Amino acid sequence: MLTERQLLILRLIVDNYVLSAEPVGSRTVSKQADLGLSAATIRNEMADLEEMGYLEQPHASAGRIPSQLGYRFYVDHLLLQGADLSVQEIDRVKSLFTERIGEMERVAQQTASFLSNLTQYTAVVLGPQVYDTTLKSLQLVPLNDRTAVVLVVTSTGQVHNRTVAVPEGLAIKDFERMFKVLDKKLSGIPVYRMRSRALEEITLELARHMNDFEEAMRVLDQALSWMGEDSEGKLYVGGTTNMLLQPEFQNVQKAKTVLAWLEHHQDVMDVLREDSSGARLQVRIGGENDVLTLRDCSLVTATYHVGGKPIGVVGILGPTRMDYARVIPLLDRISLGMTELFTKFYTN
Amino acid sequence: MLTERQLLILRLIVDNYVLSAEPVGSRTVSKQADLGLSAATIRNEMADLEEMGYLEQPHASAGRIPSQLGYRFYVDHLLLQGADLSVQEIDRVKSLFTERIGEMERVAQQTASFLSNLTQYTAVVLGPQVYDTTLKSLQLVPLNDRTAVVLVVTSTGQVHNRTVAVPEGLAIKDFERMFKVLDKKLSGIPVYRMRSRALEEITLELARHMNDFEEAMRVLDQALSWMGEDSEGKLYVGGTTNMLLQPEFQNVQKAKTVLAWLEHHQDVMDVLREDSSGARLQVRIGGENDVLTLRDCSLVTATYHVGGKPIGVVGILGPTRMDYARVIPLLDRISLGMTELFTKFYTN
DNA sequence: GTTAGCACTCATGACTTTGGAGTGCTAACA
DNA sequence: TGTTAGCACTCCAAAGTCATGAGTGCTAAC
Repeated sequence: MLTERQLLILRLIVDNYVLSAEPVGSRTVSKQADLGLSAATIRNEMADLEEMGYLEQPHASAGRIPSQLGYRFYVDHLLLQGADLSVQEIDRVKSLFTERIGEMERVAQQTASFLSNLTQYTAVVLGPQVYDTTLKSLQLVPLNDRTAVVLVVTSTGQVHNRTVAVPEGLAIKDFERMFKVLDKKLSGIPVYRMRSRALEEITLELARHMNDFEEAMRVLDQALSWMGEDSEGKLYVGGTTNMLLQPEFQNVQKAKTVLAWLEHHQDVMDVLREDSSGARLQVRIGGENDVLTLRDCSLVTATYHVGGKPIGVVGILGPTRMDYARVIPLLDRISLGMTELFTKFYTN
Repeated sequence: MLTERQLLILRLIVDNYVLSAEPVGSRTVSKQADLGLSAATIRNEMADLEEMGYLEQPHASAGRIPSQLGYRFYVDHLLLQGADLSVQEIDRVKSLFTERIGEMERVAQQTASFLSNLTQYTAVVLGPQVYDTTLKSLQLVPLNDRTAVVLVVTSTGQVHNRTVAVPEGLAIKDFERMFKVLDKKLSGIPVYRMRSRALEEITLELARHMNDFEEAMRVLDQALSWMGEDSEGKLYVGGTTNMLLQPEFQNVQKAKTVLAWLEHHQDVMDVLREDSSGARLQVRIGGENDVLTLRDCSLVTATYHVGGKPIGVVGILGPTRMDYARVIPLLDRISLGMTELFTKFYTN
């Protein structure tokens, strides 16, 4: 168990190191601590804290830096009391969500930009992914004799579209009729069942009315093939290059690893969806990340919800030496704002 | 005027430097040149080439590297003869475009990825932007009592959507009716006139039939406010981090400048649209770029067309020491492929 | 329990040395 | 007149040396 004094010292060291990125020496702590203690005393305490695993030394004659365990302790026990944003920041967060609703895409992208600007870290937003989505509208809009756009609108307002070429020898009129029928028949069914149901319906209803039935099936199938692709949600990244601001990423090789990882959206989304604890807010520090690439990073994420179900994630990626005291309450508020916005939006 | 021998030497130096990123010495050239010349002779020629401005020396006792003028000469005069891709590469390019057409978005994104993979540089694709686009379909799909999706389909198959909240005290049914009327009235008009025409029509036709007319106008205007935004085309970037592979960007500060620039899509698009020469293929070497950020970069771009009009740009961004001999024919073929694809697509 | 004092450690930056790659010039050669 | 061998010279880069200072751990005194 740590004494009150040790808690204070640990907190000071983390705070200082987060700010300066330089190992913190006993003198520095001694000067800042309110309790009038000499550097020597602090040194003793620091040695103890190191022994307990909360601190480490880059080399023998340097100051101390927080270990992974140290950050963990800081986040779990030293942050609770009264960490929150400034009034000004709270206002900015609020104004982010009071603007008119546009495309959902835009909200996610704007949030990512906002977060990265405010924090100087990299922000990731996993776009809203709604499971019990149903079909609102399925249409074919012909462009000319050979091509047409297939439109799918879901109950959550997401729009998917795909351009298809109508095969030779198949009248686009027939095709259009087919979609009209499908639209009526399928309206209201869950999106994930759409593809199979569509094929069923066609087989039942339309087979005899159309020649070139096989071809039509193929095109329809292709038009709906996006299902399960980005219906899983999309990723929005903001401030990628902020990573390069951090002194720990001044080494190009190191920076490249992380930046390249961020380019692989699928991998990033997988990580964001990982949910070890089930908590709304998650902090993954350094090696706590499963992905090797993130060994030197910390990832703070918060889920946002609709009707109690998590539908997306918003997160901040930065060096292990991250300003948790700012990032955590920020993400907390942002995710609440997103929850509010999307709830207003998706539920009637 | 350059002698045959000088041409050969210049070419060799560029080729070598492009490959190795190290200043090329006289010995290296002497060994590679077919003409059995000693290093001393080469040295004389190199001194002449330097005097003429085609080469420069990083410092007194180093080899030579091509100057900006040197690259320019190389691109303009030494590249013409028979530079082309390998059969294998040509096949890969072809297969890129023979796949089924999906969303246009996907084509652009895939092309960017493909190019960056193949070249190890950064690829940019300015998505198809069609000027004489007309309106195919304008619809309102209600999601519930308060929200709805506005859908716009253009003659080129682009789909724009925007979710709007229907203001209190306004029946969504009325709104729906309004869009039905608009769809009929506006179908076929150029997209850029849509917004104003829509407002006109409403004023004429619907004003008396609806209460809360003002409110409806406001929402409609907001729903169509994307016009002129991404109707200008979108930017797709591939292989951003490839920039970090280049030895000239091992300095994080330098790398950050370029990477951050790439994050500002609007700026990038502006540069891509700049068209000094009017040629289909453009090579901008180092300082030839107007943007200061690109002082140490070269940008090779090619436009793709539909019906003779340029509708988009595909480009490669890399260090000045770029493998022009590969990049130029590659972009040439790619842009032809895009032209073909989109022509097949947009014209009947 | 706290602190002053001191010897010790080690990264960092300035300076020097050394090796080697590459040049320019000169003189000899075809 | 063009080409080449030879040589002195330049200058970067890597390795080595050294002084500095920040910070520590330990001990002994308060």
